[in-house]
Amino acid sequence: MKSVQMTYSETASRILDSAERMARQGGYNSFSFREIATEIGIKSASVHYHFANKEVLGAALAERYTNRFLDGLGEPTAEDADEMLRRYAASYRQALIEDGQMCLCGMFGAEISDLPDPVARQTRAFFVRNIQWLGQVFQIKGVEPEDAETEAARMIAALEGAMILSRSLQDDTLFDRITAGYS
Amino acid sequence: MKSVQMTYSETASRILDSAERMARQGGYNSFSFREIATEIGIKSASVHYHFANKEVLGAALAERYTNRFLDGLGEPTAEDADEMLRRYAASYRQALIEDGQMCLCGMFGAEISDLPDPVARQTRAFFVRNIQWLGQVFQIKGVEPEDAETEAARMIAALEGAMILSRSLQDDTLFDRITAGYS
DNA sequence: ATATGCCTACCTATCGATAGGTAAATGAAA
DNA sequence: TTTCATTTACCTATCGATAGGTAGGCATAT
Repeated sequence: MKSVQMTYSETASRILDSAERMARQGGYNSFSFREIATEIGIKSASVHYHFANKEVLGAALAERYTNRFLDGLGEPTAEDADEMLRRYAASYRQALIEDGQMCLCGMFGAEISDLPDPVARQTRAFFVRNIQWLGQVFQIKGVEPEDAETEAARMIAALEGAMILSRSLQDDTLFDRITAGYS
Repeated sequence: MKSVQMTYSETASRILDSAERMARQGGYNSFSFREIATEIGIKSASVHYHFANKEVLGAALAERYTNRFLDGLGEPTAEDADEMLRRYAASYRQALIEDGQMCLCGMFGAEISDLPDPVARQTRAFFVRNIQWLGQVFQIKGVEPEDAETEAARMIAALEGAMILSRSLQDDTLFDRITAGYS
């Protein structure tokens, strides 16, 4: 595939880890240079050394998240489409239930009209690439090519929505019940 | 029904209108006393006269939104369940496409773990009451009582998720395609 | 005369961001 | 192999802007 994989220094990675955790709880406005710096034991000015400003950090966050997410999925293989769908749903389930966090791009997507353009673009890229990935799987399953991406978007919407409801109502079993059709 | 309908003065209503519009674009951190005040032509200190602090304002926002949303639906009637489902989906569609805004409680729900408790409680109330309302409709449709609320949650999740994807990808038709099964 | 609804004037805390500097590592040239 | 230049990765100190919030004054309407 394409996607030149960006590599980050140890410190840059820890900045991203910290920011991602905060962003996946409260969105774009919930991570700050100061709080990240305090958490990883450096000064906020040093965070700016690694990421010039907040929109650069935010975009890097979304980009790394997207790459990691798709890498975790692997390429859609030509057989066992149902198993790929199950694995796709399971990756959302793990984020919510095991990691206790929301989907970063679900958060960013909700507030996208208030985000700096570079962050919004990377957020869109997450959904575009996920729809393409899932669309291929649905085609393998036999869905008509012109319907495959709609079906893909429908499944992603269901998973993102299930995360929000399950999280809001503090009921992990709700996610499983809502998404039962995909498992 | 219950729910003593809170009434607000002219100014308080305009404060809520302004805050709601901002919150439905960027979430809880995207509305501020200063910006609301500027927009409606008073001083920020005067906003505090109507709403003592931000969590009170945020909770009032979610409460008014929930009441207005459910009032708009009316009571689930004993017949024409399919029409009620269509109207339910249409109210999300209108918010997104005609008003150009997200669901307030969808936004709050995404960031719920970072919200002050009173706001989180009202946000949960939105989902609880909506699940109950839709659950009744699904029972009318013939869904088993023990499955009705799961089915309800599944539909709400689909609608909330469809809003996020459609908004993120700036494609209004995507919402309609994703939710085609409900129209 | 008392309550309402707004004001001026301020506070503290925090935001993202910048200027200017330092110590240590690295790499090339003499 | 020592010298010099540059880069890396941080620091202190501070900036202007904005956040939520408060005390107290001043009209207007009852």
